Amino acid sequence: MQRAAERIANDELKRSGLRATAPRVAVLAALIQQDGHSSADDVLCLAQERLPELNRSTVYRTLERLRDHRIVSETDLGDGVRRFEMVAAVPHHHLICTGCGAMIELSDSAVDALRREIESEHGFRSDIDHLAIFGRCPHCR
Amino acid sequence: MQRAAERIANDELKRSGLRATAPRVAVLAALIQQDGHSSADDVLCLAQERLPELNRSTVYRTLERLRDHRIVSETDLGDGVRRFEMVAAVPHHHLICTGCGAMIELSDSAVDALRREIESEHGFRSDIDHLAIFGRCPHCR
DNA sequence: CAGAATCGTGCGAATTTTCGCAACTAGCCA
DNA sequence: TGGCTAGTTGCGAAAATTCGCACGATTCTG
Repeated sequence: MQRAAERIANDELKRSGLRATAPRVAVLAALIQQDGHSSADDVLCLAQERLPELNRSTVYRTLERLRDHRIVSETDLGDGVRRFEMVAAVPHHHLICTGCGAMIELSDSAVDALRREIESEHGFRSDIDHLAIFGRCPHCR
Repeated sequence: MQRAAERIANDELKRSGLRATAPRVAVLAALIQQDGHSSADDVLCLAQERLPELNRSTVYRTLERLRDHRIVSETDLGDGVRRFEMVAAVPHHHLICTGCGAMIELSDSAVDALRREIESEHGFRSDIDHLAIFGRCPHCR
């Protein structure tokens, strides 16, 4: 399983023109294996099983790099910890209720209208991969 | 000038049903005076001129509280520091270019369509006061 | 292939943000 | 009044994140 994740990670890095160094493969493979909203610490722990000398700073730097290349998305879900995950084939977003904490999945189509409007209005190509929108769900109004 | 800011801060707090304690007034007044994207540290420094014993934790807690009550908005502009400011009468948003760092102002009308779609689709009332959208400006494509 | 320039990393320190706790306050109710 | 309760704060420590630096690796150039 780790092997498969590492191979995918390797391919993904090269496809984006990044050097597939051991730390990067380990970080991205961990992210693939965890397959959810991982914290930097989650990533560090898992990746260190493969690469014990891996440093925390490197994890942060790598995640930042991967984010810039849009391989992973970064989201603040409102607990004071940032979360990272692979950019999904079909992007999705979250509505987070500040009352009860419920998390509702939001499809990308609604967001896509905004994306297009920004493009035609400002010529700006926006990278909205994984939005976290806070507010109130129907029950907590 | 501080006096005016303090009075406004006081009113704003009471209007939202929050206790208008000295630390809160100082924090909010500082935010009003700085009138831009202030970091927590900016706020602390200015507020301490009036209330020297004010603690850093209190600033963070107060900003969080004010955010929850939608008196201030919190935005991550991409330098690793969060920024806070009063929620404007007319909300606005920013397009931030990851190439050159340019910041383009985005009116709320585009975002409002998304807000309405989310409301009708999910019955979710979203608090999108001050979005920071990253991407590429026309020059940096 | 040598040398130069760039990139990536570990390390440790600095900075930013959160947390737990004990003391203090304000409001409430008997 | 007097005490109960919830809310707020300062303090210090912990946790999360960023930064500067020096070293080694990779790429580039001629």
